[in-house]
Amino acid sequence: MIDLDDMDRAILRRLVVDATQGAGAIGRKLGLSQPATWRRIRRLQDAGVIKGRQLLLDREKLGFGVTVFLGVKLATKGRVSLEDFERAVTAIPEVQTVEHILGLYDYRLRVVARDISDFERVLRRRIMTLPGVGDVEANVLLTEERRPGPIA
Amino acid sequence: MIDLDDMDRAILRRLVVDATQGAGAIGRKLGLSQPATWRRIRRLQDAGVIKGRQLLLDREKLGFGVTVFLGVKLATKGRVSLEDFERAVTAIPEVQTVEHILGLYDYRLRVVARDISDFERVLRRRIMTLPGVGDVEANVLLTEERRPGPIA
DNA sequence: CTTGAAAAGAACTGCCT
DNA sequence: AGGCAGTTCTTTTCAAG
Repeated sequence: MIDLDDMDRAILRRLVVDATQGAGAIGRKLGLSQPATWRRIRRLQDAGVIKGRQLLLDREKLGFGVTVFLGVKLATKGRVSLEDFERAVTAIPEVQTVEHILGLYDYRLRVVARDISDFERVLRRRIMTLPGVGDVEANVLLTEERRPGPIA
Repeated sequence: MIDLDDMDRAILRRLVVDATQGAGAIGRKLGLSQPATWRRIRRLQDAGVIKGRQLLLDREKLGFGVTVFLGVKLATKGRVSLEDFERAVTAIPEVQTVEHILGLYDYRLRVVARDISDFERVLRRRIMTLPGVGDVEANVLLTEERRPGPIA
């Protein structure tokens, strides 16, 4: 865990909203010179606080109008079966996120599909055939809002 | 829905993995000139296929070691109560994602906290006091893997 | 930390195939 | 559609205060 000052936090707050901005643009808004801002961003990257920059895609415009969250309970939960499940599930292209969780279900999967019948195909041929799958619960995504989250 | 050719898809596939790369770097790998690649990326942005670039933060290194998914069932589900709930929940800084879903629960929230006792504070003072909240289910995140997802 | 300057690269434009 | 050449802007690095 790295300690950041207020300026680092201000930079992160700006960058989280729009990672397109460079050091120059952010520095101007915060009253900091371009090189100083650049060095701080560089430091945050080297420290691993900034893990990378991700492209946000509009899946609907790509023809994937359906997003479903699946809660998956494993029938057998040894170390091997967790690894087997994870290896198999990450090989399914329609699976966008694999979350190992603690609670009623063991895994939470974010699955995208072209439409409901395409989703049924993925569910029956890909998900239900995964090694060790027990109960499965599905939630269809209606709307989603992402927020910056806390920096400090 | 926009129709893309194989070159557009190849560009997106590269960009989704690492949005840091510019048009020049991607074009070189695909045997396309910098202006041609740039024009394609520009087109994808204008078409809305590319919604933006998001900074990926390591929440643990920022001191937020606990991520919890909450399934929230509303007690009353009129149009007004959905809007009231959404307005109130998006004002909580610890809430990173608000997903309106169809299924056993009405909403899924991604909540980050410093530790479990900090999470309890957020749950008791922020979440449970939200307007219209009924049942709440919690899942603690253990590990997470994000995949590029399908482009075509 | 700052400024200034130089080098490299990326973004953007116009023209031509 | 793609490539080439050129301009402008930003990024990145350096030196120096």
